[in-house]
Amino acid sequence: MKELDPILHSQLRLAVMSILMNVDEADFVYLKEQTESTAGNLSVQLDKLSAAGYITVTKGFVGKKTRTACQVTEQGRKAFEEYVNALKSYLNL
Amino acid sequence: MKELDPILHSQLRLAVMSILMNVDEADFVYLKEQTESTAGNLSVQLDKLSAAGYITVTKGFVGKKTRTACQVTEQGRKAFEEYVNALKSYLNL
DNA sequence: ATAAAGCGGTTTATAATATAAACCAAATTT
DNA sequence: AAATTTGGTTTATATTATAAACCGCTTTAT
Repeated sequence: MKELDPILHSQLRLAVMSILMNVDEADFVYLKEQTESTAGNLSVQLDKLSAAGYITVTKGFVGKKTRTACQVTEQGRKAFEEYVNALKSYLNL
Repeated sequence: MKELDPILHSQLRLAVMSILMNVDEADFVYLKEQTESTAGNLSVQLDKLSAAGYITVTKGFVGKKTRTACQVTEQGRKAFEEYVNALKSYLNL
């Protein structure tokens, strides 16, 4: 049985990646809304994805307000696809 | 975003369920081989699946040796299918 | 017959993970 | 200018996964 990448095998991290796979970039507030997570949890999980090299996190400003934008990296994209493949063998899809 | 049933969202428990979905029944030793898990871990995870009502665990004998057989329940089957559906929304399958 | 090794597990301790609660600085509203 | 909101981070706690230690029984070797 294939291993399931533990970085992706987490509900919130998977949800974030799932969004980022379809959307070019998304900011903290948007991800929080879509995933219905708490800010703290999201912050931690974004760090992990970032530390794994699966996403980049860019802090900037919109007017006077901070804005944290996230994008999936090529490495993240690949990892996501491999995760999907591994899962398929469990789910018989 | 749909919730992912935490009982199934665990590599080893998912692997076990995946096997049981295709096989009518499987015993402890077989599951241990197929999943390449340690006996302790498998024992704990079978208990959780059983406590959740997703599998039944039947202890018997083959000759003088004990044999622990597992089968997926109707409830387990349903939960597995719902889990697959929920996951699909994350993976865009 | 007895000690040692193996089989089929369970229980318990530990490490890792996920999650929420508490907190913080800057901006906005009252 | 005090209170509230926004956009987060840090830290503490609960949950989970995992492995290590153990247990009773059986088989094998001495």
